[in-house]
Amino acid sequence: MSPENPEPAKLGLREKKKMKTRRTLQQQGMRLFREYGYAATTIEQIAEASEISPSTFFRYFPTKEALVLEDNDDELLIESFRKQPAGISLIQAFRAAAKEGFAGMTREEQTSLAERMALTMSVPELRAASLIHMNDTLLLIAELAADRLDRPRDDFEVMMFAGTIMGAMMAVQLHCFEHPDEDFTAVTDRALALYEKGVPLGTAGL
Amino acid sequence: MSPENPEPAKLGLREKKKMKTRRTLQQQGMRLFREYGYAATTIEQIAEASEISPSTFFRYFPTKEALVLEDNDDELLIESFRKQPAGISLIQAFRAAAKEGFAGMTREEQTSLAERMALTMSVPELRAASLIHMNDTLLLIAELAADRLDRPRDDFEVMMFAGTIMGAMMAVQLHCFEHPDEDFTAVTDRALALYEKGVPLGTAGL
DNA sequence: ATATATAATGACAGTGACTGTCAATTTAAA
DNA sequence: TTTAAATTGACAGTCACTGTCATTATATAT
Repeated sequence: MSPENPEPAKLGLREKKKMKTRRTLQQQGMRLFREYGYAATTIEQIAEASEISPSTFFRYFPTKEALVLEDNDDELLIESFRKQPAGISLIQAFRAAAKEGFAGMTREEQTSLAERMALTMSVPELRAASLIHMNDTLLLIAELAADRLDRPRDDFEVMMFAGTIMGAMMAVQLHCFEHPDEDFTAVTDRALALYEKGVPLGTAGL
Repeated sequence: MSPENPEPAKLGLREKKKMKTRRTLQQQGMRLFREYGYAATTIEQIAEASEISPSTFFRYFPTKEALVLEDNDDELLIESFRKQPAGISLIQAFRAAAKEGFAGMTREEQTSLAERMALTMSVPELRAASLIHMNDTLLLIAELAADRLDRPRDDFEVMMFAGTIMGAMMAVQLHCFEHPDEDFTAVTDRALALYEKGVPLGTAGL
């Protein structure tokens, strides 16, 4: 490839402008969505507000949805998960990784995430794209878990474990959507704590 | 509403024609998808093959996706679930309901379901719509479970239970997609049996 | 500093799903 | 047979998204 930047800030003028345009598009997009609604806002309007041509929009984001959904949470999660000690169980490791992932975000990132998540839950188009992403994340978790346990990638129990986690995340999102006052990270941890105790299946009166 | 038909077959000419058109659209659609691919097949072509106008298509199906995804599995599941005796646990009841639901299908329906599911898994557009439906089903399961346990509709543990089930179903679908030789109903039961034993969380080396 | 390669952009012309309206036709009910 | 209602098709329009091409901006080599 190219000589990777060994240090962070070492970008040419080109890269810098591109990053600026990206941010502008996302900010203007979110502003317009807030103001006029997601469906009512056209890509032409976002492009105009960002002072680029409509065609250029698609060189930055493959779809209108990506403007809202793009994030690098997965990478953070992977990193955190891999760092977890071997002594603890899968769920414990996953719970800890999630906690660390959230903790590593700035206040601003957390606010943005919350707003984008709320929008995602209320726009079917976005919810669909988000769920596809969760589907992919399921496979990712299965991979991480299999590696950790030294089991094959398509181990059935491992797949079910990953499914359990993603199902929990779906339920957490729905819960948070219905209870906007509760903190997403807290609810997530609460859910994972529940699973850590092995609860919501045959025990506890269920 | 209107005087509900107390017996099955009691449809006017109108209803009969509509049902026939629906079936024709689905059959011709699936045939064209099989032959030319989902994306490559336009609604105009489906309409022409079904001998109706393109505008009429949307009076039968709200979207192109609905042509593939429409089913009444949920109703069957609800019915079966409600009939389960009170003595067994949630999972046991759910597992039994799922089993009965599958058993109640004709061979033809099972074949059709399998084909539509395979198509769904391989077309992002369809997968997205299918996942949205699963999201809704999660809420439905939560409702059923809450009723059964006499708990509030938004009980946190109940939501997590429902999430667990739907996560398992996601994992089952992915597994079946990667192992086309295995039977979907069998894999589903295998997964639920696993949960019935309370496995894939803290126990069994996970 | 100048020339040259490369990357980014904008203008343009499409495609196809989906929406809305309206008049014509078909079926059901009186 | 008349009347009301449902179904349909034709049509025009919107918008996300794709592909192509010439133009412009940036980076690199001389």
